Amino acid sequence: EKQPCMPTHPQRPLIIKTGVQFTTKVRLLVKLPEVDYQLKVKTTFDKDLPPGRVSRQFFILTNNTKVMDIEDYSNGCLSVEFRHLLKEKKYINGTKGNEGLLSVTEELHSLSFEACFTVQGLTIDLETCSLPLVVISNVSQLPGGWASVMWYNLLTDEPRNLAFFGNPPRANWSQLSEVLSWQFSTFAGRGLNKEQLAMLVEKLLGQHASCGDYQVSWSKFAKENILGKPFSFWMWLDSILDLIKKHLLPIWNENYIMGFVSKEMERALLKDREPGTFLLRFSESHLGGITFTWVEHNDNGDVKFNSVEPYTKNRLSALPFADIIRDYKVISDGVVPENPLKFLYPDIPKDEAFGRLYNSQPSKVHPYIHTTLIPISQLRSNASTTSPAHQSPEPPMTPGEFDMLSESLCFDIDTMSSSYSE
Amino acid sequence: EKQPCMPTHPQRPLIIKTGVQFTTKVRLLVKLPEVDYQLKVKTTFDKDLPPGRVSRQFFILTNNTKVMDIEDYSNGCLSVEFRHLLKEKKYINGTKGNEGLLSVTEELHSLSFEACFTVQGLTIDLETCSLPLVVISNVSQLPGGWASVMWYNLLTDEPRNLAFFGNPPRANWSQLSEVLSWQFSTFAGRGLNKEQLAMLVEKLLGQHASCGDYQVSWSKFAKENILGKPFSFWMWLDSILDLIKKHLLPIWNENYIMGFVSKEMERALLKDREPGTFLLRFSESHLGGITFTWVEHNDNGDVKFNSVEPYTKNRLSALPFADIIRDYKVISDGVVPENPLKFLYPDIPKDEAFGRLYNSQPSKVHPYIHTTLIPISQLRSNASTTSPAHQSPEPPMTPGEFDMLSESLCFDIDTMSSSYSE
DNA sequence: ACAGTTTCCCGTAAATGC
DNA sequence: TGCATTTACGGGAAACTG
Repeated sequence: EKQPCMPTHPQRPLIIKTGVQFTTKVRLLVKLPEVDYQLKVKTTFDKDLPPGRVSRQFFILTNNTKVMDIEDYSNGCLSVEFRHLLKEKKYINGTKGNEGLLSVTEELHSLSFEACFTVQGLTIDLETCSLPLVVISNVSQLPGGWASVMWYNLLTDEPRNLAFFGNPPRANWSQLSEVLSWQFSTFAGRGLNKEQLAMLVEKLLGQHASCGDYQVSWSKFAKENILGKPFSFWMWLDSILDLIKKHLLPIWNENYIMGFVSKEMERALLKDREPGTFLLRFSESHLGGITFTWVEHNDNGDVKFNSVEPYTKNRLSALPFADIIRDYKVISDGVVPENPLKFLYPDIPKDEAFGRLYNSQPSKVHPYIHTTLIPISQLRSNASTTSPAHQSPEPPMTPGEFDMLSESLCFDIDTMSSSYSE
Repeated sequence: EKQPCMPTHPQRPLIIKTGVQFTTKVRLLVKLPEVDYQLKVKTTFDKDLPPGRVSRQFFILTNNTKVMDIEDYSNGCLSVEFRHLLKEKKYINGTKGNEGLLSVTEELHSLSFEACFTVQGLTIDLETCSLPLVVISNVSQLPGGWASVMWYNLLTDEPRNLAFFGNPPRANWSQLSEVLSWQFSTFAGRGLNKEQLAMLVEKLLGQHASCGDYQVSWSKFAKENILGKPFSFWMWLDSILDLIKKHLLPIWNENYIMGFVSKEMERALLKDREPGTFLLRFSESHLGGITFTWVEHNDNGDVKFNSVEPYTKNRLSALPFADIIRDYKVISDGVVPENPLKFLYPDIPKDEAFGRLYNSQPSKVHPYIHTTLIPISQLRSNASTTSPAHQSPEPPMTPGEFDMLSESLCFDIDTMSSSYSE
């Protein structure tokens, strides 16, 4: 009879952070005969939840009662909007309730709205309740909370199954992949294509999974860490979503980021391409990182692949990614710096793709010379592998220049030897 | 009889931020005969301040009463430590008190501590009061608040003259300069030398001031903006203090930052030096910026000075300053990048001075090539001034390379023409 | 010792007040 | 309208707590 909705965290509804205001709106969907008294709505958090069902208890700090008013809209519905603040109850006599079983982002809560009025001798109680809510105390818990909201909405139509995560069902990949693509189209502006989703399901379930509609467990999706990594699948994916939102929006939306490609696939795609062809791929080893890989040919004609250390949000806020692509240079044994990135896979000339996205960085500080940051890697060419590492070749730079560059770049055998080569 | 002290904001006592906890400690300096009851201390904010004297009123949100206890120390003194939180009283019936006359950081407040006890039939009231306090609501007000605390402590011995800023006295430069130098030695580790202080007094009072002990008004120090700038003298100085604390500590403490030098003095110092001699100077036009200026000789033998656009904390957190000095390069009309910084004034080879401070930036991300950011400026040499600006000279780089650099660096006639030349 | 969780609070941005 | 001041809250780090 009433319909509540609650925008809370921007773009991630149904997640409430303690100590941060959120709004709720309750609308009366039936038209009442004119009444001469006011209709009061009272909000209660976790109203008829038996204690012990949740491990944490919260209360609404702000005013929880408000009078309904006629909406400006034509239909003349009654509605009321609350601005609320949630706080955790401390010292619940002795021990907490449901300890240990669920993590805080799996613990579901609810907001109840009640009103009571008498009309023509009849007393009518109205009550409605929100969809399940997740309560967090720090934004660092937002990805986990959002995983829960997604899983819940994907897998049940029940309006209020607060015990959902006691035994969460599995999801079919066909459904889940749609939800994941949605995350990207809703929050970043472009969804995921078939190839990208294929890489994701392989990552989630292993290589055999790419054909057939496999099921994904809640644990695999958001709880267990990826093998050998200190984060779960969703944590990893959401860190990328965040990176796109904050630093890669236009590049992502132009579809210039292949992003989700296995290293094997990457090599297969690049190996027959023009030298200097590169593609952009998200880091699988670190949260929220993007790297580029380009293909080259050795002197003996072998194909060689290079990838830079992934750029994370810290680095990207120092220098936008398009500018990194424009300016990136490799110094190889004292040879003049060169940008190895020529064609975005399959064969788009770099500037044609990224030209419009370059940042001209105009400087307005007048008595000074403007400075740009340029990302440079030092790469020792294969040809000189036989010469001692500390030998200083005669460079086509001034010797001082070469020394300066040499000392400014850290040269690491392990780093170099790991350039893929086949 | 009791001695209160209050560490609040780290290293800036006597400034309290609303909504942020602060601690106070009260110590009983007389030894009492053994008493069998407890000695309660009550804290009051702005206890006997007639309303209207201050424009804002505050109250202590936390528990304001606590029992004194014997300190662990040998002397067996009674003491008590409070952990307090201050909040502003809202809606003080109608209008605020002392409106408009003083800014919030000039408004002085106080904390009072009271205790009452009876011993051998005598009732004794104890009361003590803090030094004047400044209450702020955002860290952005901290510099202003600290200016007030400094001025108060410099110019009065009164323990509690809350009307001090109604008519603040002037300070002798000899006293003030000592306090300013103190700020640097206390918070950064090295004070200011005679030359640096001379530049400061000239900035504060004009050129004539350098001889004699002039007086500085509170307004000149912290209230009025520097002529043509949107900030006061102290705001400017404190922004530099902050920059040093966060990004330049070792370089400052090694005395490698001349810092406070007028542009005239800078040129006078550099003009007879070896080309490539540079010095580090704080920006006078922008808050919290540092730049380097180096000397060169033109083809015709004229001395020429160049300064880079100042580095601010944002840029320095992307790349530490020592690394900037190590890696900085200038591209001049397609000539191979070169680092123009050779000798720290007067004649210390750059690497000798900064070598220990360079950041080796080891990369631990193995399958990847490490990348360094390198700050580069494009400088068009004087020799080509006669040729059209858009002409592309034949570079000793590959043409593609040159195009890439050309487009990556924004060339601005105004910027170039302002290199000092004499 | 430790991991999950909350608290703390700076610093930027937005809102508010005057 | 503009400036001074406060509020809001993300985000990193410290503190808490079983």
